[in-house]
Amino acid sequence: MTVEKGTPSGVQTSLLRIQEAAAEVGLTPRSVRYYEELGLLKPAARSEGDYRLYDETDVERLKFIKGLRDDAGFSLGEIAQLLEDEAARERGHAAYHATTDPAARLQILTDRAARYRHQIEMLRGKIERLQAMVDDAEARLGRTNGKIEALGAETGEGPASTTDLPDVPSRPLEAAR
Amino acid sequence: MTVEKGTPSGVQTSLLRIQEAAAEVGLTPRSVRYYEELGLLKPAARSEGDYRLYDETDVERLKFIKGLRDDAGFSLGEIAQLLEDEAARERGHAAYHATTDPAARLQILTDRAARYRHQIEMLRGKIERLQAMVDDAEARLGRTNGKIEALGAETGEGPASTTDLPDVPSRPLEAAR
DNA sequence: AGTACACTGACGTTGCGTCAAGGTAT
DNA sequence: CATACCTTGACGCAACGTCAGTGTAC
Repeated sequence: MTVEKGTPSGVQTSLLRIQEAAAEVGLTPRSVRYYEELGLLKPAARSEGDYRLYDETDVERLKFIKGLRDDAGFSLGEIAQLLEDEAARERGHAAYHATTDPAARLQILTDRAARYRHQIEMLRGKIERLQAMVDDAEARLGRTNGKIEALGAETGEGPASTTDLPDVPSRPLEAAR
Repeated sequence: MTVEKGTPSGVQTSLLRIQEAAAEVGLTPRSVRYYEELGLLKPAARSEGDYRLYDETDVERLKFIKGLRDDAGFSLGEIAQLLEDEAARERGHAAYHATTDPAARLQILTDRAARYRHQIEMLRGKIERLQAMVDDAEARLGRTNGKIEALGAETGEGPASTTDLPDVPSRPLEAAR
């Protein structure tokens, strides 16, 4: 849902101070400042007295961040990566239509592709970490089953199944590269 | 589900080392050691080489802790309180049946009541904190609505509802003491 | 005798909470 | 001029992750 920035149409964008914006999303002002510190968002404006002022798109962005954090369980560092990619994608989108020079367009497209690869890397990284945990557990299970069998062979005979789980499945199919 | 300790019946309680026990619950060894550091659980035994050895009741306890942490959102400190209370309750239960002295039984019962009050305090504390956040939000909403109305009175007339939410409800009924 | 796992410190990191000392809006 | 909010540091804390150096089990 590509968050568009700016208020091109004459919508009355009432600006919120930090506590109001934070409360609307279910965060604290401290968290919102921290997100800014990490580069996750910048307020749409600052008041004369340097108060942070947030518009509706900022609030949407905060909701998006909270969703990634709470629902998807991403770390703020990972969210920063995703948002950078998103921002770059939007800038690229605008730049693409601002020119008709094929070389410039190609450059934009290759950058875009690079970002896609980057996102894929991130996601695959997560998958790998999870898979590593699975592998770990399977390895322990295998060794444990080995011990159980050894113990069973010692103490008597009887082909009781060691667990109610299916045997350790074959390795996941080689991932396409 | 009162977790009973010990293995009175001759069940073959296979002891698990820390990584095995942790994996079974979906935790890391580091977390399990940290929980021990905080006094949340002690392994059923130590091996000759001082390896921590966990039995089935330990694993249940770890699952219980993880549930309180992930599902209920309690802090580890709060969980420690609840587990202490639980442990005391079990000891009290045993002690109660170990005697028929009415004075001793009364003591046990009053202790139990004290712990119940303690738990109620904890839960009410949580409720209060949450209610305080709600109140805060309502206060901000009220002030904001005030500004909106003031702004509306200035710039023209039209009784447009300020929000789609019902008016700030009356204070929650006085809590029974 | 190698390898995988365990132990005890100890320091590092994340995601904030909280306080201090001051400025601002009404 | 009071008070409720804002600002920028700065320190603190919870819940671990991650070494280092060493011992243990098979």
